[in-house]
Amino acid sequence: MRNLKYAILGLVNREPMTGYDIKKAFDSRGLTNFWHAEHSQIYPEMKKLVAEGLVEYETVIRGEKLETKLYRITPAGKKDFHDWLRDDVEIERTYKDVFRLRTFFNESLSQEEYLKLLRSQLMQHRQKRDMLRFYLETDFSTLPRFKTKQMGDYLVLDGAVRRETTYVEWLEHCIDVFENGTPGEPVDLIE
Amino acid sequence: MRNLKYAILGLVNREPMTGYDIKKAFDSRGLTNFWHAEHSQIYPEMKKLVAEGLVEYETVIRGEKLETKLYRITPAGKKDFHDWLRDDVEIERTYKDVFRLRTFFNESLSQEEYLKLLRSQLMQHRQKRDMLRFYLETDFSTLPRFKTKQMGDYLVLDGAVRRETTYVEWLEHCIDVFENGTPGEPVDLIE
DNA sequence: GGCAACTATGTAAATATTTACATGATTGCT
DNA sequence: AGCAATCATGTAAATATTTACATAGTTGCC
Repeated sequence: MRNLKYAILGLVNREPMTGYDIKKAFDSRGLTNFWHAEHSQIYPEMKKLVAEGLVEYETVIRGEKLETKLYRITPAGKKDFHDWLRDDVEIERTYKDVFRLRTFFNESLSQEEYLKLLRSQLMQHRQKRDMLRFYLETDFSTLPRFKTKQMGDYLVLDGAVRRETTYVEWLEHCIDVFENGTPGEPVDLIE
Repeated sequence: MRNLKYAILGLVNREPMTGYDIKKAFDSRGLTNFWHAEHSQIYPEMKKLVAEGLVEYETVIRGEKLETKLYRITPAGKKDFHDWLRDDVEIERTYKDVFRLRTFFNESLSQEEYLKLLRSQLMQHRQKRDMLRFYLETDFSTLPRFKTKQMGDYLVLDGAVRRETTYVEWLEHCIDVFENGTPGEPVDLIE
């Protein structure tokens, strides 16, 4: 799949970066919502990309003697990245989610135990949703222009807000079902 | 993490199953939306679970001589699974999504090229949403009872419908932005 | 009886990801 | 000057996942 490869190429295509910068990008507000990698995966991948001729680097000294590698995409890298980006692909059959897996098996818990989990998840997802909304409102009070990286940042952040909002609504629905039964549908609350 | 372990334990906890049955469960309408594994991952994991004393099996002959292994959860397996299920956990920081990654980098495509990708994704996600909605309506016209596996099936299917519905809305928003700019926000359409 | 689709189980190899081990420089603060 | 937080880069080992290789029986249909 080489998704990490293209995530990195895309970043380095935006501007020259060190491995550390790439790691920070994967930890950042925007990107971390839909992609992530540890530095132990990044540094070996950088070596691979250099070997493949898709990026090159110059060693830059920071301060007195700290050597850092500033990676830059090559024309071959640009082409490879662009081909990947333009490729029309099938949607993913599975978006893995451990909490949904737990929910699938909730029958093995008492209602109270499962409600406790639901409420904890709800609290966390609400917090995340609010945080993402705040980012969206502060950073993108006006719509960014096309052909800028801000446009990509905006669209995925907007998507993250929608995703979290819906996750919260789903959790609220689960809690509602377990607390009250669904409106209009009388539910047998006794086992 | 051992998520596969617990996914399998959860399934075998519902009822005794063969490795093939487990594979089919991971391919099924409900589960495949939020978890999946290939048989090459399942069979070795079954061996491991047997070695750990969490499941046991009896060999069942199907037809004349086809040997199948029917796995059954042990009391130790039930305990391990139940402990995992009850555990309160942090929400995932990243829900990986390759199309969102592409969107993050859309600046490197022309508007037409990216719109083509958006429309293709939209078509596929609409189709999936409609399919999931159909399953939900046909299988769960009335709310299932608590403490049944149907309740888990219902909740995750409902969650999948919500997730796809929101994905469709997000794609429509992206298309809207690229075709018309956001309502009320005049957008510079010339690069 | 032949054939296709499906049932059934495994291993091997490659790739992807996480967690732990390991080291050292820089910056800003007190 | 000392300290903490951050910058910076790497490897090792374990775990997770995908793709390919490999084999064989069963069921239903024509």
